[in-house]
Amino acid sequence: MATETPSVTNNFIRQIVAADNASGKHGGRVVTRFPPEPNGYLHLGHAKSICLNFGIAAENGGTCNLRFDDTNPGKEEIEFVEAIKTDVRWLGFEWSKLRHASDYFEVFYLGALKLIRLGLAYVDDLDAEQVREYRGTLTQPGRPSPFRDRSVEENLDLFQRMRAGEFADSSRTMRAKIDMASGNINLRDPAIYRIRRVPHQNTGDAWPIYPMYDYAHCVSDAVEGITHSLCTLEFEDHRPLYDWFLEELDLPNDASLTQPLRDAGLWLAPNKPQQIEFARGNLDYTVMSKRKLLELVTDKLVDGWDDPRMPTLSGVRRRGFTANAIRSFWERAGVTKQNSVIEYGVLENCVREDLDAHAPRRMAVLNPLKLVLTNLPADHEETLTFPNHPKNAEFGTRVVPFSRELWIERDDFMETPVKGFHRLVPNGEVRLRGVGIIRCEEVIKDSRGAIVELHCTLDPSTRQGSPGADRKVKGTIHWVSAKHALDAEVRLYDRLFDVPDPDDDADGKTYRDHLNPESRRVVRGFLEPSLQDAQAELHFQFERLGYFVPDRYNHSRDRPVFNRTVTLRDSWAATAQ
RNA sequence: UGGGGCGUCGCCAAGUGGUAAGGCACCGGGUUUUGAUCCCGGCAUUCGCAGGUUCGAAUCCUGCCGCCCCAGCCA
Repeated sequence: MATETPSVTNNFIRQIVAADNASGKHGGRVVTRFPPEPNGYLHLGHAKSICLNFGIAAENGGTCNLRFDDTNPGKEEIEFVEAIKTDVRWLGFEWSKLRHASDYFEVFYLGALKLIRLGLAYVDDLDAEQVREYRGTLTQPGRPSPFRDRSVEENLDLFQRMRAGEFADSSRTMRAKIDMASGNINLRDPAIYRIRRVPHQNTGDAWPIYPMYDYAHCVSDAVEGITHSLCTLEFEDHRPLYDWFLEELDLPNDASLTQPLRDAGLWLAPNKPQQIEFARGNLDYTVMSKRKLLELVTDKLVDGWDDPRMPTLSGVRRRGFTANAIRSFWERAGVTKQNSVIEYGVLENCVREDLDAHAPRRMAVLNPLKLVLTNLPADHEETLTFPNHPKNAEFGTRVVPFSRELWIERDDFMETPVKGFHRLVPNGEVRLRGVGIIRCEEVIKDSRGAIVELHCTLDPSTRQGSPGADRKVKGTIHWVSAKHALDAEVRLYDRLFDVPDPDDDADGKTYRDHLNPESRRVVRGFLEPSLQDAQAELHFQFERLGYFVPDRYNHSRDRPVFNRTVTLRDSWAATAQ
């Protein structure tokens, strides 16, 4: 495969890592991680984080772990962890270590005990609503919980009993004792453990209590020796907490906390990682929030997580987008702290760029009109040899059957042409791709006046290979031999939403009101017979139409099904409209 | 009104005191048996605004303005 060397743009994270390497801050190591919660499928936004984390590690000779952030059972499922692994690999990355935050539950527990002994955490009996009242507001400080000053002994006893499963769900929480008056609300004694007596996808019913993200994430990072913990902007406010836990726990110098990992045979080199925040990647004409994607699936607004219209990795893969294109897209988009929305066209362009170089060409007619070459014998039949790629001979050639009756695209004929139209018109000439120049002699219509057939003549002196073949005509159209055509189902996909920002419901509308009714059209297509042997996920360009891929689930030799990945750029259609 | 961030071309984005990279889009022109691809050229006297420092500022200072995030026992 051609190894593209995408132009790499400098970004602030690359700079930080380079500076750390130079100063020896982390002993010259670079260890990152991609930490999804297994509560849904990965989407294009995750791909940015994946490319960033695995990319930064690779660029610096470091490693990157895949870690499932599974601290909230009930929302998380095995199906999702498997799908995530598949998608990360498909994108082209391989993790150094595969971990679950739940692998560290024992460490979290030991750490919580330590915080209690340090007088930095307490068990609170307030219920959720009371906690909210005590927390204050954005502008008013919070008040201490009446349980805030329990003794270390009482806290230890209560917390151990929480762990033993003695208390009902949500009846108590364990909280960090920080600052109820902090301007940063995350520091107003955040909960670090809650009681949830539900089975966990990885640990079963071993635990009745589960740690919160803020506590679990930093400890997980430290315990895996992560050097740079990359996350999105909304966690900026959480960084003080991230640092606070690690400072107080002091994992690198407290072997007692990490003994369970050694016992379990998990590699360990505690580190004090640095959290760095970057802006999420947003695209117009789609939605990227897990809640909305989940709703689209569960409410059957699409056909599943891997519906080709979905921005999920499994969706765009099925649609025909390539991992190459997605990686190059995020490299182009860059990494900054600015919230931004990238035009969908940029992604499509990356897809076209990759496919133009790698997809063999074929001919297919999706909106057929019969064309008869009247000066050919009724039984005329021959095979023509076509190159599979116009610029790369390594793609080889294929044979295409040619005969007297063909299918052409209805759009390639206009009885009364508009200005600028240079395809087929009555008494006009056009080149039949790979064949020669034809002239339209007669337009056949049915009783209602609808065009049903075109009678044309082929100029033998212009046949491919003969001296007259280079005669210039304004247009070239593609075709498929009617007698030999492969009948196929072709799914024409377009953007899922009809407005750039489906989240915008200023007028009371929701994203559901902006679903594009034309996002999928299914047509019957006539394909050149060589497509009979197309393998799932091998991309093709149907000349003059776009890039197509056999559907990875529904396509078969007997019942061909192709998905349109993206159209070709069409400056004619753009100017004609 | 508290805290944390961000404002460079239509959309992304380099730039880190020395006189505004690049990509996408767009507009011209060339090649072309895909109105595709490819190639060439054009496209910010100006960096949210206003002052100030400096020989010199997108880069430093001050003040405004705008946008985003935070009040889950979600991540």
